[in-house]
Amino acid sequence: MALETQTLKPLSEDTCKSLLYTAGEVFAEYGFRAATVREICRRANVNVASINYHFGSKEELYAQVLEYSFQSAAAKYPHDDSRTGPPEKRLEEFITNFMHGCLRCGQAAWHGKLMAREMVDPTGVLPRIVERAIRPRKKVLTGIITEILGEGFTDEEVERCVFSIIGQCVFYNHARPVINVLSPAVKYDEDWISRTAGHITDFSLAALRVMARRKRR
Amino acid sequence: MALETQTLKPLSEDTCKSLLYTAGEVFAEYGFRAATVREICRRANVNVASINYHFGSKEELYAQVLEYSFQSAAAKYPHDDSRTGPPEKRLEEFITNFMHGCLRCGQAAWHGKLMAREMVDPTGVLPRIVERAIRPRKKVLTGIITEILGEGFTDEEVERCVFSIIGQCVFYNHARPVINVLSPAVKYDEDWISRTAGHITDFSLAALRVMARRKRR
Amino acid sequence: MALETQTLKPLSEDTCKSLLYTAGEVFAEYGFRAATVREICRRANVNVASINYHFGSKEELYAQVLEYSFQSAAAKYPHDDSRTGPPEKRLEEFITNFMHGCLRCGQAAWHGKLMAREMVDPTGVLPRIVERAIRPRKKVLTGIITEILGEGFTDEEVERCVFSIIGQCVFYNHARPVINVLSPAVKYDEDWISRTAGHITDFSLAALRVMARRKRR
Amino acid sequence: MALETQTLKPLSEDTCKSLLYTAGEVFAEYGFRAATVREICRRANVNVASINYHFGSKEELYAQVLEYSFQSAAAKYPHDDSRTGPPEKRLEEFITNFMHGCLRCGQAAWHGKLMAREMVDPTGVLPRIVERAIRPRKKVLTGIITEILGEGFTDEEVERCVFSIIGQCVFYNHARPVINVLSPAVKYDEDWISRTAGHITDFSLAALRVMARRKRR
DNA sequence: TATGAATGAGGGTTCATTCAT
DNA sequence: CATGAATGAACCCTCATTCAT
Repeated sequence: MALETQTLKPLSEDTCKSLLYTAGEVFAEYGFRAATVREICRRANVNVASINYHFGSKEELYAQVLEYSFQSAAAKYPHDDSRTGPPEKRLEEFITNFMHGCLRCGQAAWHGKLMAREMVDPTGVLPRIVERAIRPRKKVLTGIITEILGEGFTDEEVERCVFSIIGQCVFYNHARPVINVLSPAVKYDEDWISRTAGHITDFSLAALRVMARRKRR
Repeated sequence: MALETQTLKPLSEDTCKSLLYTAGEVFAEYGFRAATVREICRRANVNVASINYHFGSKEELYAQVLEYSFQSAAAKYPHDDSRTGPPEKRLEEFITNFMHGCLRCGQAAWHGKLMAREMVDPTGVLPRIVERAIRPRKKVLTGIITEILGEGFTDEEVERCVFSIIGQCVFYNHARPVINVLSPAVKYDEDWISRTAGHITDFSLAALRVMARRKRR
Repeated sequence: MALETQTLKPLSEDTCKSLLYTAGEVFAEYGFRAATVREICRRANVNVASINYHFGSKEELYAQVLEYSFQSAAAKYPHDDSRTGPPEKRLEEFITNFMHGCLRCGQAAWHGKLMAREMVDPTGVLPRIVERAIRPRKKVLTGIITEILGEGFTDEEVERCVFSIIGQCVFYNHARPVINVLSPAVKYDEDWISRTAGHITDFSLAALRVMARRKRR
Repeated sequence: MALETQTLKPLSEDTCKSLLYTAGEVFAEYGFRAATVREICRRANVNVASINYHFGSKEELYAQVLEYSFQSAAAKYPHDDSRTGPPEKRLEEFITNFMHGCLRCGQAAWHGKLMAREMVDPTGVLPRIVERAIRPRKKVLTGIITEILGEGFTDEEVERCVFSIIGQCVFYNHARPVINVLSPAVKYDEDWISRTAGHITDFSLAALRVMARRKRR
């Protein structure tokens, strides 16, 4: 019985992990303000004072949740520039990976939601996230696009193309509630994500190729 | 009639307008939940009970702020379906108007912020906004794109193109804080908005034309 | 049109009467605290400032409503001692009149409710009401009962009988909400009131006669 | 078990009991609406948030106060149907217990006031109270009266007798402020309550017996 | 004389945080 | 180490009342 009690009531480390994960869910669901420590602790089956005990405050918990979130995302979808092969193929992989990373459901479905919230309503954590998670990815995508476009484009022009592609992807994440109202049929399942990534790839590749061709003339 | 209205309730209208505008600022700055009626009333130099007197509740004030925001944006950058002319020209106008409406600075600069917040963290007002402001615009854009693409496309395919274009536009609004960190040079002024709208138009028209040509074969 | 406006917006006196009557309804329905001046003015179709303008305050309005209420009740069901005839007959009349006065429905249904509220939650007006409306009636009933009981009873004994009879009557007024839950079939219409008054008369007369017989032995 | 409960949450229980008792006083004094949680907490020397912490809402506190009040009254003056003996004796016991329960002074003197308020100005709790406390008592009294009356009476006739008896009892509770003005000599002490209960018993028994005798003929 | 917009005090409730245990 | 009862500030909202018109 004593042992069982120990298993039921996890050690400090487990409590922290559990809180971190549960808080991610709740913050993603309700946002930082609307999420309550009581709800987080209730779902994590820990005492309401645990958050202040382990993390000091609700805000610090939120910061650590974001940190954990993008570390975990980076671990799952690494963005190394070393890949070889035709840039068109790599663009397709990038878009597919990106969209699955943003919109994936099931476990850790809240990473994308947290990111979207943080972008619209940034806290002090945003700059760190940009440098460690976003800028490296942008660099990879910029490389791919530069390869497709060929020479003769300014940095600004390339960046606009990068934003055009990223914008198409994150739209489904940012505007999810609106899309749910506009087109309730959209289901956001694995298959739909793949097909949508395919469309974005086709759309963007077509545009990039036209731009490249024009410049060459 | 205008005079009569002014004589009938001059103070009330001023207070209402003042509250509406101030509330727009505060809601944009803090979000619906975090914004407090006290702060709004303090900035508007009115009593804390004024909001409930004039609008019934914080939520109804928020709804009317969004309504006002949309009407104001639509009045400044109208987009009606009755326009004639080549669809490419109309697409350019749509994108330019849309981006100026979202990102415009100066007076009512908070329109875009409000929309971004509402999309990511929707309140009960979202369905109303979708039906009254978003769905009509989507219909206009769908018409233009259908004309460009020609026949042979499913509704789903057309909708994906619509979302690709809208996604490029709203990205600059949603991800504004991120872009500010990524590329601090971007200034979001009138000229920059026009040039960016131009890029999105070129990018999208290129893609659409390729898709149209492929289908015709 | 000007004349019509005058008829629509009644003169000061009419406004007062209207407020008095409407306030009686609302106070009876909700109680002094729960009743709001806005609701009263809304029902009376007058400005919300009218109550303070005509009566000075909500409390003073309430006092005048009570005054008006028991004056009106006294006018409708006079309690003069001069009636002749057998005391049993006069007891029956008293009980019937009393119950109809308390429970009568339709116009002025709120007199009884107001009284019940004032008894349980007395304001400063209660003593005046007791002296001018209740004590005279009690004196009449005491006279009837004394006649039925005959000699040999202390004032305290007679008063207990008075309270036994009044208690039976006002119970249906005071406990109305409870009775509605206990026995929803009870309808409180004119016929039911008459039959209930009949029962109370029979019940009480039987008791009084037994008491009188015992004492005579 | 009792010890364990005490060790588990000693403070909570004290605070709850204290709140329950203080709330009873304040609710009796001002009524549910007019009583404020701030006043209750001030008198109980606890934080203003305690009521919502321990009871969830002002209304639930009120419900539990009524519950507690009834249980306490029932515990002190029990009236169960299992008693044997002549119905006349049981009627006397019922009336005596009922009146002591309603009018008892000293500790929990507010029980009667609470009941009177709830009957005249019912809250949402009334149905609960009726089913759990009032209807069972009514059933007991109905049984006693049926036994005294004998056969041949309709349910409606019996119910009228029940209400005649209860009406006599609760009158002293409901009309207490009026009686204080009418007959300031009445002191509502234990002795007076007993003698008044005796009168009501005599008065009612006499009436019931006459009714029974008439029917038998 | 009468209005209705505006007021400010106070209502119940929520919540992150604290502290004795 | 961990708990959960208790806290107090702040929340939105209601309301009788006031005052310029």
